[in-house]
Amino acid sequence: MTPAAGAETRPPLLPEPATDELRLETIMGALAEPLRMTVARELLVNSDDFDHPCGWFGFDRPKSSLTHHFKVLREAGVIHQRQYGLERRSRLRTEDLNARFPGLLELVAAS
Amino acid sequence: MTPAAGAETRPPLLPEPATDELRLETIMGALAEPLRMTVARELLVNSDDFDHPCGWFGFDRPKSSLTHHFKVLREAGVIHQRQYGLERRSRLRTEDLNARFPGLLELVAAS
DNA sequence: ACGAATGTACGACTTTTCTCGTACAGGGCG
DNA sequence: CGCCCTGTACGAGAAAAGTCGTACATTCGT
Repeated sequence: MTPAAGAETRPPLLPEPATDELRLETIMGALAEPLRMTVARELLVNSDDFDHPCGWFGFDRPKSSLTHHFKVLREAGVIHQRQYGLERRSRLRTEDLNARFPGLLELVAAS
Repeated sequence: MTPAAGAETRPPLLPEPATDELRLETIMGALAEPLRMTVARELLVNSDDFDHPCGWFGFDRPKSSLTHHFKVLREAGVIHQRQYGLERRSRLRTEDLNARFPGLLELVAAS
C-alpha cells in the first residue's frame, strides 16, 4: 500500500534495540563518553520535536568519528536514527527511556 | 588527641574524589561494567549500614581482578573504602550520590 | 549530467580497559 | 615465631574502544 495522502511518511528507523531489550549498563556505557553525553543532553534540552542531522550539533571532529559515536548511541538505544534524503537525523528515545529507566533523562539534563 | 572512650574510631577513608568533583560520565563509566553494577546494587539493596569486604559479594574471580574493579568504583566516587585490619571494606556513597545525582541510585536499584 | 554536500564503510593505528598470575605486605592466631 | 588469611602492587598480555584518513554511495540543485 502507498501511504494515504497527508499521512506522515517518515523514513523507516535504522536498526535499533527494542524497548524491552534496553540494558542500563549498555546505556551508561554509551553516555560515559563526553561527546555522546553532550549529544543526549542537547537533544533533551533543545527537544523541539525535530530530528537533527549530526552536523546540527556543531562538533569539530572528523565525520567518521561522529558516525561512530552516533552509531554507539543508536545501538545502545539512546537515540533513533532515520534517513531523510542525504541526511541521517537523530532523535532521543525519550518515551522508551522514561518508560524503562525513569529518572535517567532528568539526570542527563541536570548534569 | 586520642579518641574519647566509646567514640567510633573507624579507619580513615582511602583516597577518593570529593563530592563536588563527582562527574556523571565517570560514574556511568564505572557502572557500565556488569560486575561493578552488581556491587553497587548489592550495597544498595542490602544496605544494612555496614561496610563489606570484597569477599562478601561472593564473586568467583581472581583477587587481583576484584581489587581492580573496587578501585574503579572508588575512584569514580561510587563507593568509600576503609581499611579494617586486614580487610578493606566498601560502602556505597549514598548521601553524596543522592545529593549530586538524585535519582541515580533508584535507577541502579530498579535495574 | 555534473558538482557539492551529507554521511557511511573499511581499515589501520593508538589508547584505554580488562584479566589475571605472581610476589608481597600486614594482621590475627596457634 | 610460623602460618594463614585478606587483599594490594606490579606487570604482561588480550580485548575493547576511540580516532581518523580515504574511498565511496546517495541525493539535491543547477
